Amino acid sequence: MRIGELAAQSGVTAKTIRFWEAEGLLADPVRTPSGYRDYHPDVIDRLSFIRHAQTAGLTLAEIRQVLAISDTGEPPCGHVTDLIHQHLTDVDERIRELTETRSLLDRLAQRAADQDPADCDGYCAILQPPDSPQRSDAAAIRR
Amino acid sequence: MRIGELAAQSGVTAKTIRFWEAEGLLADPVRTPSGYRDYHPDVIDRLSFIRHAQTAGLTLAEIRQVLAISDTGEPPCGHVTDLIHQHLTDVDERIRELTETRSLLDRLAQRAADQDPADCDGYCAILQPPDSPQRSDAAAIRR
DNA sequence: GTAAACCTTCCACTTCGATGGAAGGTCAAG
DNA sequence: CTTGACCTTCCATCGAAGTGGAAGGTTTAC
Repeated sequence: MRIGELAAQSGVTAKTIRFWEAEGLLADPVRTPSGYRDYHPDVIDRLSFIRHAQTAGLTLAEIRQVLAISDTGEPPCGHVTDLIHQHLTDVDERIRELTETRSLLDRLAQRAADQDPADCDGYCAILQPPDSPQRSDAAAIRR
Repeated sequence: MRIGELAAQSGVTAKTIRFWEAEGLLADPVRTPSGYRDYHPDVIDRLSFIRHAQTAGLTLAEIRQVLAISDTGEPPCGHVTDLIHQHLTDVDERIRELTETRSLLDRLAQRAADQDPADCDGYCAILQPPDSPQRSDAAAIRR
């Protein structure tokens, strides 16, 4: 399978596949006699994994880490478990933040919906919610 | 309140505050006679809102949109509602993706945990899960 | 046997969201 | 009245994750 087909099958552009290869997320593939990359269909799963991990908020560097350790196939996989648990924690944290912001947006929408035009005194009441969110987390957002 | 204190209070660096101002997310603040920015404490809430919206996956451009419309204080706020609903949909989508990836990571962790060393035949079994995830979504991940 | 489609490498550029640092002005303490 | 912390603007740079395009080789289809 050449890169164009892999791209078509996976939904990841050929450019990006080469980029990920250069970044060490994909092993150098076999080449055809003429130098074309020749992929095993399993690579599709790997690309899919990378995309999934990305939507989890992992950087390519982190994903490379997971993949690299996983690729060694070292027996007890202790490292892997640690790493994955770390990333699980990260993802949970991101879901928590997202959910919080979702409810914030929801409250904004609510306020916008049942707002009497008269309530808009100069400043639309949307910005400073009466139940001003606690700010204790402000410094924690480092991403 | 000068920019340094605002930075300390909000957990957003002074550099970033100036940057956000330049990007149109914050109004030009009042200046002291000597030209120093002089902030009302309410700005802390605005900074906090921006951070929250960022973790929701909104770009600064989108956040600027929401804030700008909200700032006009236009009576029916129809635009605002539309926009916020759009962003709510986005956030829901992101939460969905994250949850999916969370469960993927979870399965990986599980597999790593109850894996017999012997099962690691060359390739750590972590990468190609037997229940290969359906790939129908591969093209949909555009972010 | 030639045109189109596809592949190669390499290098530059893009966008987003900041950060760093220079050069200089201001303010409060000792 | 000087030292140090803090502020100003402006401009360059960064890192992440690609994307574009040139220059050239290969394969396929007619």
